Amino acid sequence: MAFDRGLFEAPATEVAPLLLGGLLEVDGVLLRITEVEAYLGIGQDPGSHAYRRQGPKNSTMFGPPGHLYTYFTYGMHVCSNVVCSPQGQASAVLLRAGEIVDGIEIARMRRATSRTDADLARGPARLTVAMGIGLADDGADLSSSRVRLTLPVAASAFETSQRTGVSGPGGAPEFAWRFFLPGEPSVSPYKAWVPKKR
DNA sequence: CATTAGATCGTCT
DNA sequence: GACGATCTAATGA
Repeated sequence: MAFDRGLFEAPATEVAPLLLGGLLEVDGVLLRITEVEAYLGIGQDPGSHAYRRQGPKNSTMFGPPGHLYTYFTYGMHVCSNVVCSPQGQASAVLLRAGEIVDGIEIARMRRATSRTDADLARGPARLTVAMGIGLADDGADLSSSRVRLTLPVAASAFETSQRTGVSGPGGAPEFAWRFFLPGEPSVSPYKAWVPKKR
């Protein structure tokens, strides 16, 4: 299916399930998306990077839809998102997991610590490494850059849950914006957020 | 299988 | 100064 920019003009909560089963291609490595999470914009979503205001860290989220938003976190990891909603609304879909369907030798090299192929892109930071995506790809147009996204022709059957790893109110049941394909080995087990120990 | 600690740094308070 | 849309290795059952 052709890249339809209009599809990304909707809020992330609507776009997220459409991405399931979609394909992400970077330099010959192909990923089938199996798990995503939606994040909304200012004042709407306590778990979102765009909850408070636009800043250096989240400015790409406020840009045009259909572009890649990559961010650096925990002092060592990079995660990948697809920007949604009209420009300025700042919603995005976090790519949490997927199955490598082509270029798997390359992905294995990049994720040498991975013991099984299902672990290659199981988790947002792992997925980003396996695909060779970095902070330099932040803002890339997903229809014309080295990172390409194509959506499935038909929607897939999916399940939902609360979001993983989101601290505070953003992890509450009313923000059940994790979407995944049931029965996929690459989907990470749901982990409820727990307060740090003292 | 489950739980825990440590790594590591930009951003915000 | 604390914390985070995380991951890995180590330890114990």
